Amino acid sequence: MEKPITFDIEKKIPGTLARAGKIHTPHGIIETPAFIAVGTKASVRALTTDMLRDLGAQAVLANTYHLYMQPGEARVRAMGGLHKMMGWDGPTMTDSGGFQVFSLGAGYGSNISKILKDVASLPLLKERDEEAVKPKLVQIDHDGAAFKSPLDGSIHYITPERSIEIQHSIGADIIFAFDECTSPAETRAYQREALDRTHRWAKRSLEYHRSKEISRKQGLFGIVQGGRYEDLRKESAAAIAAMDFDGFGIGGSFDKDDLHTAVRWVNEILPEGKPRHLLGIGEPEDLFLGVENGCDTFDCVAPTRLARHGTLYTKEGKIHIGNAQYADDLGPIDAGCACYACRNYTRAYLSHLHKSREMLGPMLCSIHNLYFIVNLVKGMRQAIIDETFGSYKTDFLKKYNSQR
RNA sequence: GCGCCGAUCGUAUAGCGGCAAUUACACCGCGCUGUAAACGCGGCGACCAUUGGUCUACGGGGGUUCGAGUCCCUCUCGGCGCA
Repeated sequence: MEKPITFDIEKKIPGTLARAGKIHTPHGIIETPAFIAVGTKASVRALTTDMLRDLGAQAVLANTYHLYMQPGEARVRAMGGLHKMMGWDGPTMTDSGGFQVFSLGAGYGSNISKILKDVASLPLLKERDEEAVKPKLVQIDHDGAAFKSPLDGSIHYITPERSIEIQHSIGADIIFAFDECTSPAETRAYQREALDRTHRWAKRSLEYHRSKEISRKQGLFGIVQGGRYEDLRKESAAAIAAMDFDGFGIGGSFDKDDLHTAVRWVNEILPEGKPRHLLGIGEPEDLFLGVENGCDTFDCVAPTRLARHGTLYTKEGKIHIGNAQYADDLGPIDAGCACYACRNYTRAYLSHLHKSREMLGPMLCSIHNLYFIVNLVKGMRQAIIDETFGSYKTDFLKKYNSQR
């Protein structure tokens, strides 16, 4: 049977896990490594699909939970599915809603992100105090997760089967198994428990998917979890690798300092011939580490969210366009950048748009940031092919960190 | 000329005897990693300081009071009304 998703490796870097390749999907090819734009509600915020194409984006990742809540899977289907609905005929993915188990659960109302920057600053929950960690909008049990809609308070119970069913309605080329993304603050005991659950859910996701005809048109990726623990990560990689997924996602919480190690543990175990997506990772330094350690695709809200909030990537590091020093700066955001915003506008103008809250501000800033990240990863791909990855990385990071 | 009302941090405001004094905007800075996020947090009289302290401040001057942005008198300026 023809598989919906296939993957060719074009070139590898000896001694590392890095590779350049091509993911073939029903809506075209993703040349990897690649950064996938996040378009949660079938919209990459502030950007039209023409802008996305022009800045070089190859694919878009939308979200099952959000589209299920609004406008609802029936309407997505009525609009002809994700591609048609949003006017994007390139490759697409949908996240399963597993991230919302974390972001609307343990992460809700706290400022804990899935990346732990400073272990010491965040004492692990000694015991899982149900009151202290009680999710505000999510209740997890062995069978699935109950979400309370922030829109109208209604309760929605999502099981692995349900997540896949919704993703079938949405119709992305690549869909993900329903998993539990855990908080980095959880105890090892809880990570263990959640991991077993994620593995059971992975199996159920896969079985449900394969039972449907549509699995010929949509590829399903299984998700590796395991938090920051080596044994759990390896165990998870082995368990997920053993199932017949079309590719893999690496999810969950990481320690900023050893994200690359965690990714390596996993990718040394995952089969080489299938694509690997590092979920939710997207700062420049992390992308290099991800690529070097065998990841093919990435997605992250950082470029678009930071853009809307006024933080812009430059080759010399990030700048906040709202800072007083840019109000009279007549240079482009990033000297030498070929994006639409840099070709046509000054920092002073972007600063003005930001401060006056004009809609054009988030738009131009999003174009720039996405262009920056998408092309940074494209550069990595080219560097792998050209066998110059090492110097590409060193040169970039040296400059990027020079202002700090 | 008479009467009434008003004057508080850049702007607009709150304040009705215990106040360095509310809120919003502006201003300054920080944060954001599978989007709860065009959002959130902090600062915004001065000088010291470890919790904290000292000084100067609610149009000017005077008074009542242990204590006044708050009450009284008066002046200045502004608004409205009547002459």
